[in-house]
Amino acid sequence: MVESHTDLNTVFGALADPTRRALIAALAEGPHTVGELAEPFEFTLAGVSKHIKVLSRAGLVKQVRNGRRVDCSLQPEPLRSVADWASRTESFWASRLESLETVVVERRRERAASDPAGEGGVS
Amino acid sequence: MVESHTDLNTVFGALADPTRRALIAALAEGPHTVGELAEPFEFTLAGVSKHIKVLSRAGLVKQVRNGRRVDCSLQPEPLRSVADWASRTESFWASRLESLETVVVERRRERAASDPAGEGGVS
DNA sequence: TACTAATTCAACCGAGCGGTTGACTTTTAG
DNA sequence: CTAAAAGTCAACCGCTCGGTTGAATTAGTA
Repeated sequence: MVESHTDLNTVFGALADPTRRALIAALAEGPHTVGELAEPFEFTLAGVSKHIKVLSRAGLVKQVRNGRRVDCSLQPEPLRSVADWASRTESFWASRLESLETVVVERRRERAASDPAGEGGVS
Repeated sequence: MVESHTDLNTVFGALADPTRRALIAALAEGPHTVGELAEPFEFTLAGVSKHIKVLSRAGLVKQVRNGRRVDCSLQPEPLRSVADWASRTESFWASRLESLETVVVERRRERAASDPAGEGGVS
């Protein structure tokens, strides 16, 4: 658990970028240096370095200097926080039917709304 | 599953904002109108409306017009995509020890790196 | 010692974001 | 019919983001 809300902001933010998710995916296979991580991309090294810094700040990556290079390794806890938040939210939603009635009423309201207009969805 | 990568971008992006996560939390209890959702915040209605639009675009919320108001309801699929991605990535990472050796070597490299310098973490 | 490799830093750029305001549309109420 | 309610839209503001370039730092190497 632990999930301070401030962290969730930066973790979700960090994961909102495809390059950064790709870096995470690469690191899921094991540690890599910044240079190794940068190779697959056409970005500059500095660019990738900045991405890694974002991941570090979000606690998703640990960077430890090793000679003139820096080894990066995945830190899985924030991933668990994200998965937890999402699935807790989803299962809370799923249990919103304290009574079966709830869902029936929701459905009815929905239909009542979209029927006269002729369709679902908002302008 | 289904998770088109493009979607993950917008979903993670949508969830990176605390106001938007709060809206999701509110909607997890059941449908609400835009006005109802806006009440708890000190933002303008237009501001909240924009947030909801972001959630809609990410597929997290369905808006259906009902008279002069708009009913918003949570759509749980993207939450599952997020939870799936995070936990799949994490468990792939957890299985990176094809051999026990792997982890031992990783640890050794880490220690070798941080020992002479005197600590872990990068400048 | 001087040179090169690996990485970060600082400054900069254009684009997008979060938020406000004010006009506008549509629906309900008097 | 007129007026108010509920939302959205468009324009705008300041700030952060993703990315580049070029200089600076740090560590191996000849």
